[in-house]
Amino acid sequence: MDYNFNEIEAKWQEYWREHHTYRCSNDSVKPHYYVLDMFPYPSGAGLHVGHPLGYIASDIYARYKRLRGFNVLHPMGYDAYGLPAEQYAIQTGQHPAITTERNIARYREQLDKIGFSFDWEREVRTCDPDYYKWTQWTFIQLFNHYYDTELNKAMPISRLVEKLESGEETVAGDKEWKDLSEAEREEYLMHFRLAYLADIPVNWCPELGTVLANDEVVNGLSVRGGYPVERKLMRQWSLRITAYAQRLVDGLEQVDWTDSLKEIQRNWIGRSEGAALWFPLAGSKPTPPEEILMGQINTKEETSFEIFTTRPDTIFGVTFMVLCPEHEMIDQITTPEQRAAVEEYVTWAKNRSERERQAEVKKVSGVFTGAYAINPLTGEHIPIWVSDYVLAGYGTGAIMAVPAHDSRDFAFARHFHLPIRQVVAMDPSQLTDPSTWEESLDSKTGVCVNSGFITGMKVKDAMKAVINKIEEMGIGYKTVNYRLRDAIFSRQRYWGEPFPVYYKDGRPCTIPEECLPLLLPDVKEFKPTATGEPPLGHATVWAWDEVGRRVVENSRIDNKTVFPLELSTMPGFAGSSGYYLRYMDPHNNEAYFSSQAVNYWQNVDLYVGGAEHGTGHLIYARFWNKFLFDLGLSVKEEPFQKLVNQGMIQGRSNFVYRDKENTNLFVSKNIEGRAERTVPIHVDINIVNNDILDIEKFRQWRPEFANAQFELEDGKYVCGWEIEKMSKSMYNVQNPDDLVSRYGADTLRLYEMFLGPVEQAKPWDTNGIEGVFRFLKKFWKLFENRTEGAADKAAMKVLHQTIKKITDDIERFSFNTAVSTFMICVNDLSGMESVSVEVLEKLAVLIAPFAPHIAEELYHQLGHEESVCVAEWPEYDPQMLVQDSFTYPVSFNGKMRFTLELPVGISQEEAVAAVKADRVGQKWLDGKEPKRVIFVPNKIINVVI
RNA sequence: GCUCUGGUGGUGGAAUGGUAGACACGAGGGACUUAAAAUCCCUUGCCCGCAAGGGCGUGUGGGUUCAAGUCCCACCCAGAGUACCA
Repeated sequence: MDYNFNEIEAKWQEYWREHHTYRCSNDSVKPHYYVLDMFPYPSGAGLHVGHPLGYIASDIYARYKRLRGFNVLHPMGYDAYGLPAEQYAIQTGQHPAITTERNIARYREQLDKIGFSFDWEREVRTCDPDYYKWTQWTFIQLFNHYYDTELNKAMPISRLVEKLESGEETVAGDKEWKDLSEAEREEYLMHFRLAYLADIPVNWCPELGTVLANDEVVNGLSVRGGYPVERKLMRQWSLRITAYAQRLVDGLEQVDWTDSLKEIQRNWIGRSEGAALWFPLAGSKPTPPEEILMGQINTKEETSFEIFTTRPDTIFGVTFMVLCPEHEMIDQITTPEQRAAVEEYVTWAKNRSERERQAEVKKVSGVFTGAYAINPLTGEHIPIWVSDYVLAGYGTGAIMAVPAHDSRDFAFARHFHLPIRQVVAMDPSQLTDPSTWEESLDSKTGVCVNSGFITGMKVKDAMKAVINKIEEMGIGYKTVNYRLRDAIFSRQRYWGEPFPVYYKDGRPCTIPEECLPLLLPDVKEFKPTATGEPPLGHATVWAWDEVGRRVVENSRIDNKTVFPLELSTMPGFAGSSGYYLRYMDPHNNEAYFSSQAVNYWQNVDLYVGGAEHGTGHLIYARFWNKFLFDLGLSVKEEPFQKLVNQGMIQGRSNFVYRDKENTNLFVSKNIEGRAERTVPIHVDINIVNNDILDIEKFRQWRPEFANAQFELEDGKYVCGWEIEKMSKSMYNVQNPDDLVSRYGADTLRLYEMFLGPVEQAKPWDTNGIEGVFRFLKKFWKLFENRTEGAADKAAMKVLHQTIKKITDDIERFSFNTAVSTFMICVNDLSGMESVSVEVLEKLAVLIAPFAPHIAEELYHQLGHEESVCVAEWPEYDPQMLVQDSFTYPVSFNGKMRFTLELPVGISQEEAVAAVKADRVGQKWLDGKEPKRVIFVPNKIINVVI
């Protein structure tokens, strides 16, 4: 009987479904193990071969863990809210719920064909009200909590209110809590809530009609769609993720992730230590330097401003100050003579798009305000400038500029001919004139010069000395700044979770938790309204009735008991931030997940997904989890213990070469002079086999090629190739379904693993798939040629070597070498007369994680009634691997010359004697006595002469 | 610019300081077949040589070591991330 993969795969997929083979229980005496894939966004294009790569790897590991006796949680679901479905809805009028449903069905079909061991009974969809109920619930908790910097955790906002009422905590500013109006109190609390509403500069994308988070913008363009993004001040919901910045940095120590991903996260969080420092403004009457040095500085905002620096040691080198164009003091300090110029500059700078600004980073621009600040350590007057190289969102939006030791300040000083003063030197005895420098000296090593009381100190010591000094003077303090910004949480879109929020006199209130979920309303149109409101502005039943505790018609809004609901929806990362917890207990209607479930599963043991989520999802999910941890819901501070990034599968494009003159003529790749006279054109990889073009299919491919002429080589048309992104426009997309129908799912699974290390980016190339397919056919044949008799020694040895290697390889996620090991094993066994059932049934179990269908079929053919999925993983017997002899490589001066088979357990003396006795050994010794011999038992003999 | 990852045959890759190129593809040759497909066998890093054998060889240049693809230093190249972050 031939290996009929179609029949076998359909049969066992049906069996697994019927028998709920992959159903997993929360109640087990077995040890638990949680293997999770990053759930996909179900796009209209369906899966291509790149998507399943990680799923196959995690599936192998999940199946392996089950065979090792673990209760394995291995779920799958859909990140179903998102922009593409909505863009499609705007274009076609199709409701995103319908297209999403359709896309999910297609994904499911494709995933099922590959034979994954997901427990589909735990499926989670972010757009499902039973799920987003808990996303909304978490939002309410975030709204009702603040970050207590003393306890270092989130605490109920009611606690803060109590403290304010009791006077334990005081309100910043002149007023006291009891004197504040209701509205002022609410406004004040907004500065503490972990989900808060604020006027902040946001990334506004006019094309998409929405704001975007920082990680959704790259180079001033939206990640989705590539549309331009501008800065705009808008009132938006944000999550105070910055409160967790330090814990997000610290947590990286506890997890088993790659160094590169940890580094990406550290860079994104961007922790930097330095000092905050007040610079007083020079008034009409400059403060006498003695008074400044005595710390008599007014740190009131009208007369001074705060800067942040990582280089307090360079304070003696400050020659100007710079404010960002958004800085609130500009208006106040600008002198009448400079006012026109400053206003012009600020207007210009604010109206620049993010893209323009970033594209012209090298261009220096700025304007002098006419005002001066006083250097608190020297008493010097320092001009204050405005420039957009200082960013509003980082630090305090104001800097002290030290052009000699900061490359940006240096460029600015050169452009505007401002003085440059050296205060750090690598060698203080060899100072050069800074006006001759070509670049600044940014190094944090070296010694201070021209720096008052810190002159002669090393930079590191000087930093501490200056911080001590300013703290003593009461004009500054040591502090830490983060590059990480709070996450903007509003989207002016339809297809997302509605906020459980309504507005009373413009103040946000959350709807009662018992009333969740707040369902996404129906709308007629998915575009913004005529008045520029988000799509939910089209909803006619979108008001909250406080008395009836339900959503009612907008017409009933009276702002007494019926109020308007929030019109924005939540971003994509809302639903994907806590989904891994929901899988633990997906049908719970009373809670996000039960404490029993989370106490059993704890956190994700193995998370597999792309590194492109390093600055987005993986930060948000860690934040979300930490918040739930503070609430006592999740039980581990870090959600994902081990994380494996699967590498991107790149496309391998094929090209035909069209003659420049005769555009109907195509020249084969290796014909002389081809490069000069032709242009390469992408050709569909599905009509190319091993770089040979199928000419007939090419003529049918597109009408303009129907009468194509060819210049062939050896009767064939050879195509060129290149590695590019896998994309429709390059005709290099490989659909897994085609391969499954041609070779079967088991071949596809093995081949994707065989391609190379999981973590490595690699081009997709079907050229090798035949080899894997051949292997499975040989594997199948091995079982046809079986014997009931006892296994012979040679076969047992091959088996146990294979068990050992496969087990090791799976443990270290080296699936490509595992596949080679199976090939070697089958090649060895195929050379034997017949193979014992005893050996074969263990092989069937070994291969089950990789190729579950063929394993299941063969396992049953051997007479087993139960699924191979519940079999026991074979243990290797070290006794079987014991060798009588070892073939030593014999080296002379480190160069391998010949091999010598010697008994194991031989001594160095015996080994040397054997080398001396050997004919080839004698030749290399050339009559000399070895100076030294390195003998490593069962490894090597190295003779030094 | 900075950070990270990588650089090994025609190709994908293997080799946890100890025989570089496992395994597979492709290519060449052969068997079976009327023929094709499928299958099987042999060869396949480069150079010299009929062969035996020898020389060279893991981006480049140094170093450590009995021994380096692997460790250290410097540089070159490619890919990814990030970018006026004070």
